[in-house]
Amino acid sequence: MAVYPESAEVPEILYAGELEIRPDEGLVLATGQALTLSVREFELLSAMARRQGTIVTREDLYRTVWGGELRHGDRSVDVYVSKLRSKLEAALPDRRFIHTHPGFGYRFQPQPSRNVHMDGSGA
Amino acid sequence: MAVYPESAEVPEILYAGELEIRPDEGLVLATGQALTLSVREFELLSAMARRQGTIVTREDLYRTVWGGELRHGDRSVDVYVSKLRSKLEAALPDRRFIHTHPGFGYRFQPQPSRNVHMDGSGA
DNA sequence: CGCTTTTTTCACGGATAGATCACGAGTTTG
DNA sequence: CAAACTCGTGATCTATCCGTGAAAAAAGCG
Repeated sequence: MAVYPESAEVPEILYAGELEIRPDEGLVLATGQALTLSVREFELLSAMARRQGTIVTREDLYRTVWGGELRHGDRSVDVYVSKLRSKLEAALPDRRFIHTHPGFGYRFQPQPSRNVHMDGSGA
Repeated sequence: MAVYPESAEVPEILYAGELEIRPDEGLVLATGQALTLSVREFELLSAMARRQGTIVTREDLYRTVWGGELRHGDRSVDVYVSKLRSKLEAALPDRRFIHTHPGFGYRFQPQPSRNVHMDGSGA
């Protein structure tokens, strides 16, 4: 199948929590199960995952995923972040990936949003 | 290994105790964990951290973060120092960063928790 | 101490920024 | 050709930010 040029590119695979992203393949696995993402959703996820742990501005994301400059008032990034969150949460309810930093941008990082702490009150 | 072109600035990173501040990115890490600060909070923290160990006046901080002159009776700096302290303490309860010097201003410096001040109260 | 000055914190309202929904046009698929 | 899907926009709703005024607390001082 895939034959890599002399520069010997290794297939890129990104990991984040129980997520596995294969940018070359267009595939995302959540705990081994494949997610169905649209092209935009996938590109956005890949772009964020490549910069895990850092804050990325909307302008930056738009340039990377859409190409060209983000026009003032364009909400595309926000909307696709929302769609992405929705699908990620459906797949992995107990984990948050995309964090908003108001005034700065978004940060992608798997975080145990609120791990069920064991209180003694349980029946 | 990132190599920066001549024209590019080396990313500024400030350290203070278990705090890591990345002014260019808008990111603050406390023991590796990201804090969520507002723009003002972040700018104020950066401004103080750049002058670690020195006393900085309110006028000075206002000029740097807000721009323009601090008007008589304006308590913005105090209020944002308070907000900042609150978030820092939530993240790092055992460490004090912002110290008040009444009549002079504020000093930013990480101080060990085992701050057993030697007063003469002993028997 | 008791009083004055300085600092800290809270609560509020207007402003800004972000999240989400619904829709229409365009595409893809079968 | 029809059904299903994608994409981006506009509109609405929600969350967060920011600076102010005032009360509470702390510090300074005689």
